[in-house]
Amino acid sequence: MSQMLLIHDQLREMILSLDLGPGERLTERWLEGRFQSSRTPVRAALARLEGEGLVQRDGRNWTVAPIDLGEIEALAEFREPLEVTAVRLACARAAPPDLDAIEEMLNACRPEVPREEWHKVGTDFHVEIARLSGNKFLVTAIEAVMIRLSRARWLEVWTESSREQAWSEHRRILGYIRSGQSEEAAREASAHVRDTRDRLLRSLNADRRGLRARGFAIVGAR
Amino acid sequence: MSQMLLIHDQLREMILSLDLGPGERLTERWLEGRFQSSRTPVRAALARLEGEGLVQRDGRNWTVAPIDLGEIEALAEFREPLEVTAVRLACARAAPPDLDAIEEMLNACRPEVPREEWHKVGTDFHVEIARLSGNKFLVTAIEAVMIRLSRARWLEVWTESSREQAWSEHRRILGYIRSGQSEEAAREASAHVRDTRDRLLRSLNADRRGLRARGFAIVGAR
DNA sequence: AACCGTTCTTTGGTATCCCAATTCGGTATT
DNA sequence: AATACCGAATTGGGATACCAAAGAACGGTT
Repeated sequence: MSQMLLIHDQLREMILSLDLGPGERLTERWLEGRFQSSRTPVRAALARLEGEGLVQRDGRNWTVAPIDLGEIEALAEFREPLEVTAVRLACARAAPPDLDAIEEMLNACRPEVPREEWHKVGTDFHVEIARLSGNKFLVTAIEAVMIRLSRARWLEVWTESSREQAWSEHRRILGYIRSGQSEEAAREASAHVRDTRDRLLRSLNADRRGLRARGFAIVGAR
Repeated sequence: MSQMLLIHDQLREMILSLDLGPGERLTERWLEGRFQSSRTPVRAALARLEGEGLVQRDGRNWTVAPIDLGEIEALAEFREPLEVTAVRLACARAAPPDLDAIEEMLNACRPEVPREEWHKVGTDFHVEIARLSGNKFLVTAIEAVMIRLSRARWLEVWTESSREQAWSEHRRILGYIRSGQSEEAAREASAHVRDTRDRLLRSLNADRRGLRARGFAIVGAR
């Protein structure tokens, strides 16, 4: 695998795991030292991450993208029709074995499994549904959305009840797809997107002070 | 402006205007000569264009993305909910002066204006409506879709009647937004996306042989 | 002590160089 | 004549060198 992709993946992991704080300054030369490489692949990786919205230019400098509450609202607004469309198409095109695989994924999340696993499955569920739609643009767009939401979802305080609610929504969506009830599936997906938005914003607003104290740039209204 | 952006814009123009044929091979070293620069900004520009879907990797090589009929179908499927959402939000958020500006844009397209202008306005109409939605992700996504459709739209044979149909659909959408009839606007936007898809596919299929003869890679079913 | 200007450092942008891998020709062998 | 094999040339990936501009540090002036 090329260095560029290695650096891209590692740097993305560092950003998503908040190893690099939102708003933090990045210099190409620090990264070149950090990854024991030259600036060429570092630059290529930064260009990609910029496209994914995880890194941005601040004047001539690079910074880790801040967590933006306004962006989370906008993302939900953007995401809702995408999820609805994906779910509708999946109803028409998905085969039962595909649905079994996704259900298995959900079932693997028992209370004792680590948080990372829950986080990953919570992302993959939506991407895999999109994949069943058979439309690559839906897949790419939903992947992009989930990446942009990833840090907020990571910071979210998962109570037993919120966790339970998210998973039961996932299961309901899957159930409706399985029985081909596309309108019900669409309504449920739509509600799930809004619920998720509300949970994220509530949680981030509650912790805002503490997160700022950790040096994280949290911007946006409300 | 940085060289990278200059190269990016020029190369994009060359691709969209079919100056570089779909499927054509690109080498970094040819581009470096063509733009009198070094490979560094050429590479950055290629990376961007890859993200926009205008250039792709073919093994280790770069090629101009072929025109893919399957992709045009998938784009329409993806685009429809986006346009519908943009139009609905625009109904709620747009101010009359904004709508006047867009209408003026449409009016500027009289039969005698050059084809380039029609092409540009046909793109900008959708982007500007998206802008009125106030959601930057919708704007970006619709821009991306229009860029990917651009060459197909350029190759389309614009008959007087098809041109007239597209513009009257645009005007109807705008009219419904102006009067706040969001459901009618949404239905109209939805129909417009499907009409456009059908026109593009019909036209490309009819010319397929001729386009292939010009050395253009046209791929995809039907 | 505050402010301005100069200088020196740091940074990203660009050019160039090197390398490994792949491709394409040509040649020799069957 | 077909094919297998070897080498030269080309290509993209990476490393390094150089530059100009932005910024910080410092010193001198008021």
